[in-house]
Amino acid sequence: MYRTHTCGELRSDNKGESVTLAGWVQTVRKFRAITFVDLRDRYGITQLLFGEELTKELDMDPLGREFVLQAKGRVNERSNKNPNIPTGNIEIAITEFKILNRSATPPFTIQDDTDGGDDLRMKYRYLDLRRNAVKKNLEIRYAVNRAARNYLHQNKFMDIETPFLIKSTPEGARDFVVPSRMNPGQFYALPQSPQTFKQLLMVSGYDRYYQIVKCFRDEDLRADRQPEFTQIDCEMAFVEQEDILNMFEGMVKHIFKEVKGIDYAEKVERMTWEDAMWNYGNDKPDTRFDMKVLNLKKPSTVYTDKQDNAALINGADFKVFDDAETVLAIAVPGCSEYSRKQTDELTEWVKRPQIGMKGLVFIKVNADGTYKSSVDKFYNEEKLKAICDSAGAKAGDLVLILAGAEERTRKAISDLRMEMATRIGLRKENEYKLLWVLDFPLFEYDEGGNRWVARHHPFTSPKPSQIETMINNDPVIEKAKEYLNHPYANIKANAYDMVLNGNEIGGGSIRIFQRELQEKMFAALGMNKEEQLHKFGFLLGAFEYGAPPHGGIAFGFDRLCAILGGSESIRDFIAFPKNNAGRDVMLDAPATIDEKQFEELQIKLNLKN
RNA sequence: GGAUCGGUAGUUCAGUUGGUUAGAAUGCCGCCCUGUCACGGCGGAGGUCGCGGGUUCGAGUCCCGUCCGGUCCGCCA
Repeated sequence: MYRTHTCGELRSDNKGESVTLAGWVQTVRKFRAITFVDLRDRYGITQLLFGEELTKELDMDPLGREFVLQAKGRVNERSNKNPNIPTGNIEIAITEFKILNRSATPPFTIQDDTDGGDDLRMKYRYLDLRRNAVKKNLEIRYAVNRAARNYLHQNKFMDIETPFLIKSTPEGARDFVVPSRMNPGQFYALPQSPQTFKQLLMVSGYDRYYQIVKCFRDEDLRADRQPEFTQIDCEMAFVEQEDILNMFEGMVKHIFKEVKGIDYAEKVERMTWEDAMWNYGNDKPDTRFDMKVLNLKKPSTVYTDKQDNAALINGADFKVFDDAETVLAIAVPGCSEYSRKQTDELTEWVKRPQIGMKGLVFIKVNADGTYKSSVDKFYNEEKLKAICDSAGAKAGDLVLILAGAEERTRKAISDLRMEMATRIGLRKENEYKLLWVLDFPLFEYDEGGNRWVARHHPFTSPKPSQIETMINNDPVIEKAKEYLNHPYANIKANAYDMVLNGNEIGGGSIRIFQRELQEKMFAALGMNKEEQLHKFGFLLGAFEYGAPPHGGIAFGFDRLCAILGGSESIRDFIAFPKNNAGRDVMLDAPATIDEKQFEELQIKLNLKN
């Protein structure tokens, strides 16, 4: 038997017991006649005491960091207790020990605040995973996994595995492909999600399905995007949107309770996509704080149900606003004291290529009720007051205004809102605010490809009241620029996203379940009958045999774990992640394959450069 | 595909206007230490300044190219 206890469990109650521990050497503190060794395993750290005889033995053959040690001894109450660790009241007086394995000196320290850089940590990920900080993240991941499974199991969901080797259907993201040896010249694709399989399971009568499953997308990466990632993938039959929202709001609340001990009692707020864009410039707003956008001006083609406040800025002969498609403002609390240097710095911030604005207009609402702005030449105090009042600014606030093209400016004001909120501490780490965003547009127009694309995916159903609009209108657009006037631009989907603190953590829809409507959808996306049958014949066929109404949702598991763990990056919540270039630097993958493998696959490389 | 920041000791970093022998911390090695727990004290070793080219009397520092890494835009139904 290698051990009787773990390194995290012995307490004063165990005093006098004879125990054997095994683990890794965290630190050695050696004196002439005694030696302290901190022994570490997954469960904690226990101090070992080596007396004079054994210390002499260690002088002959010293222990190094990360040696694997087995040590037998008696549990003693310490004379000097360490209140910082759970086992700090005891130590093991060692009587015999054995080095089970030696270790080279690790390239970085195995500590919470390691001296290792990201690159090195990834190369030696097996050492990095020994660190408490990373271990905690994986424990959170497992806790979220357990909580989700328990909730779904209690609600009669059934975990059914779906295949990884499937067919490429190049809609949306780029597929990872796998060559087939037995079918030369043919390729499998790895699933971007189990979407069509879970719909087929609904047709088969497995009316509540879930899977915590790997998905694959061959697109460029970010701190929160990996080429292989995990989804909590769910689907239900005989449901409406309301049923899905309630069921999965319940799941996320259950996860909050189990993982964070948080009772999220209130009903999750709901907002239409249009309201989210209008009030926050973003379809995944962080609603932990207010700071809503004031729409001073917008083009007539978008948000046709909304009224802008153009009267507030018109007639001043200010070219920047007059020439802009869109003018948007936010009121930042408590920033009216910003210096020239600070407003200049903010202006530079919005002019960076990532934001891409030409400039920034500001109005300071001074504490004494006066106004000072960068556009005093064009707007008198009365007009400035009217703008600031409409933006909801109070004395001491700073109103920031951006002007430019609709889409870019809306994104920019959203970025600015988030940036300012971060700067003034409104994005509190331990506050969690959920939000449902509803009624997304069914289509988006791809100006480059001159065609409609599905905003969510091509299996999403339109709002029932708009099915007629879809059936009765031809998708073809004469002039690409006029797509906003096309009836399709205003069709809303039975789709929903769950947003947590400004992050999209899940999204789904009520699906199309009638063949006719699904064919119409494919056609709207520019797919002719032949293509439809080639790519999705199996699904259209299944819809012929009694497909029930159904819908579902998928949660980004890695991202949810990262947010609950208080991190922006999902990498430390994945045991073996890829770097920015999609490489596993530990394996040094991807890599070339043997000539023999190329021959078997009958594949020849044709590399450019 | 594009923008931007970085690459100097095993590691994390500093390095002024281009100027003597490139520094600190930590790790590593040696000696000392019986109550440490980020142990402490003394000493030591450790460098192709990512790589290639250029400017210069002289380059870690300036210029060009290239490779690697971080972040972002495009992309991610």
